[in-house]
Amino acid sequence: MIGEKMIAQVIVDVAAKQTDRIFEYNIPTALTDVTVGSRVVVPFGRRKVQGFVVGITDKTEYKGKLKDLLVVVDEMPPLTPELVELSAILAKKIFSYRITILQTMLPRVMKANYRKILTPIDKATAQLDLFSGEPIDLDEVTDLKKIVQIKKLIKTNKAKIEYLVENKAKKKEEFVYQPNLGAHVYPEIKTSLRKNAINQLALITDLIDNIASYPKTGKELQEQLHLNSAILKQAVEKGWLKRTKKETYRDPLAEVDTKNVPKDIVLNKDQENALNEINKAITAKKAQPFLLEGVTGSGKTEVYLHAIQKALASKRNALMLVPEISLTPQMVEQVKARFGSSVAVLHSGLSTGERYDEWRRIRRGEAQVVVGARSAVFAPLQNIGLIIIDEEHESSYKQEDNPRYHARDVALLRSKYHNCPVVLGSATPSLASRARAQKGNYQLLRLTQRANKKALPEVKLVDLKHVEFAGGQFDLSVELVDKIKEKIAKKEQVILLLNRRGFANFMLCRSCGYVMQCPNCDISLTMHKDTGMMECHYCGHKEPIPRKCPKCGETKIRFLGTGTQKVEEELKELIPASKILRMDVDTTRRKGSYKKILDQFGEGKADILLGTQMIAKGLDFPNVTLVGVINADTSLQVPDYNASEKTFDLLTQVSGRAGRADKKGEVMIQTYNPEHYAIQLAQNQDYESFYQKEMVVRHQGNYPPFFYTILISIASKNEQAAAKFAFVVKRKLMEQLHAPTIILGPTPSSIAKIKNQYFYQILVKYKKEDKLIPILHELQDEAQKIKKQGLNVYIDNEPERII
DNA sequence: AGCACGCCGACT
DNA sequence: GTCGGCGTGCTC
Repeated sequence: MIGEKMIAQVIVDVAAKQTDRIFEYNIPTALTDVTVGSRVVVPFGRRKVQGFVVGITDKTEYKGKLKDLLVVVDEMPPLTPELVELSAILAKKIFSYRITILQTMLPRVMKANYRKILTPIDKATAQLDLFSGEPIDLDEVTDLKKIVQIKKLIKTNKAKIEYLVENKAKKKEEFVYQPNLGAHVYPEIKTSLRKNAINQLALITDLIDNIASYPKTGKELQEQLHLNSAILKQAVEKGWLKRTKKETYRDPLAEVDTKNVPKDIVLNKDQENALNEINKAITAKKAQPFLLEGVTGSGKTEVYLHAIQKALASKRNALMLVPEISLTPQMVEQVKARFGSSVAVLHSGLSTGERYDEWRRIRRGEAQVVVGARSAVFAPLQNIGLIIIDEEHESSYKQEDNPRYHARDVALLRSKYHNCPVVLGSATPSLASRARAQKGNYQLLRLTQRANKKALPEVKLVDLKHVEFAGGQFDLSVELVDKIKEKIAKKEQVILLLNRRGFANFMLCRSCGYVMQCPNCDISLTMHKDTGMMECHYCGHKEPIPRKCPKCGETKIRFLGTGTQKVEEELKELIPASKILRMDVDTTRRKGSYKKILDQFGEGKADILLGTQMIAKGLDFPNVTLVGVINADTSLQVPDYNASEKTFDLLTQVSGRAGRADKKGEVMIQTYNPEHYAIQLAQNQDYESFYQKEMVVRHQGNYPPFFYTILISIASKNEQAAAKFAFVVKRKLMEQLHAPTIILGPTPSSIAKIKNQYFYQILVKYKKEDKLIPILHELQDEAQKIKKQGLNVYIDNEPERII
């Protein structure tokens, strides 16, 4: 190829329908390291933008004159050819721009910063007060007079705009020192030193005695020899030491304690069988999806860890996804204890710097095992031999905003590329996955016994329609309160679930019936007693708690709909001696507070852990013998087709928190719907019956997994405009799609207004519809045009939530 | 998405 | 006459 003109195909960093395609550039001969996956800077119109090379070619269809690539940003291309290819496949599937997907594959710091700088052309201009010696950042100029002046300068050709592309990513570097002279020279230096040069003496002595331990970092030298940086600087100047820069990594696992984790656990028969099947697929390099269905406590994690071991033993790497919420130190410790420094962790708790460093370790092949939340599915791991998705039913694997990808789908695509198995694990698999296992698309593996041989906890339903309440409120039954007291007396611990934060759900005036609403959203304001505010959980609007009705002025106002804060207060009154930890979004907002609360509970510093659904998953506290669900109905009342599934999952998962060690566990579920099948079957932890029953319901309702779904949302501040355009879209769909396809809506979404925008939705349910994808891409085209009129269109392929 | 070009109404 | 409002079209 030498001597031939090479051309780079680039996806530019301009997220728009019109620019969502390849632009071609000449590769100047000076740039030798341009390959597929390179991050580059290119001229684009008048500007410079970042872009990614997705192809290299030697011929072009382009009629104009190609421009040259300007810069290759990184020494190593950040994207692998696999990820470049994956971005193209995904873009078509999820109605997202390719550049948006490429950017989500990379750490946030790799997104470019753009600046416009005004620079004077002649000396006289440079002397103007405006510049005061410095170039001007045009994005920061707000003074109108200055803007006028600047425009004039540009027009008269006295100043010009320079477009800059900045790289935010900063590598952490430290200084490394090594001997600069032969070993025999240092004793000579030692004798020539003045007696009071204690620090220099210490350094030279160390160089004589421990020369083999060099090179040392500045930090090490300073700590070991109690030196300061001035001494090191001198030593370099005198030629004793040579100083170089070395890149280091910020290590998020530095504090993780790995001592107390058991390393070798004997698998039971079920686990052994499952592992064998997975291992076979690893060895055979087969892109086989497995559904690992196992009751809570059946030891799925052990199977994962053994399978990872197998992958590593076969000289291949492993990727393990867990829901953000269960990416607890407990979990990380387990993995780290097995695989040590070959583990990299990616999750939202890391600082951007830590995240970047972990990511680079993976990219360079320095990590063999990656554990992370949703976005870790894009980890630049090569030679993957195994992908694990724990708690595969979790809806957090679906990203709720653009790009709306599902980590499970991405994992399946990657497994095909790498020819490796995917293990989807859950106690309550998603109906979609379970159905695929039924059809034989996935291989079903079952763990039927709890690893510790303990019986599942006994679950009791408390029918709130016929029950005596404690303490004059209508939240806690006497039965539940008595049980809590009994456990506390035995020095055992209790977990209480209430899937609603705040103090009270809404404020009602008994005099005029007024309910206090959010001015921006179509939803009632939640009362937060601790902050003294009425808060909107959708847009964050806050206002003080009223003392009288804002409408009629009467003081007969009531706060209804119990949240975690209120239950906390009631419990303190009913069981004054109890110590309660509350865990919800409000108490875990600060970094590290999540871990802090769990640590306190684990150390037995509290009797009751009261929280929203974030306490339902994955927690493992041996002393917890009672789990109470204060209201099982909250998640049933959601108007989503999968409300039953979510309820069943939540109840089953939270029940699994009870009795994880030697002590027997008990669960009490309070509900107004004790006859509902999701609740009944959760009582028996009977996933199989739930699956059968729910499949019938879904079949009757023409819902997934029998139909594919696409949700089109149209939002605008102008309600009529949103509704009108929604009907236009519907008409278009009706004209072009054929009979078995079902088009529902448009209807206002169940919360019709969020952040001052009205939402109208159309749900398309289809089995086979070739035209749909092109039609939706057309719609996306149109969406961009009408965006200026304040109309937003969102397309969600396989939505998890239909609000 | 930006940015420029161009066309039209409203001002020094 | 010029300024600046926004609609339209292009970026290798």
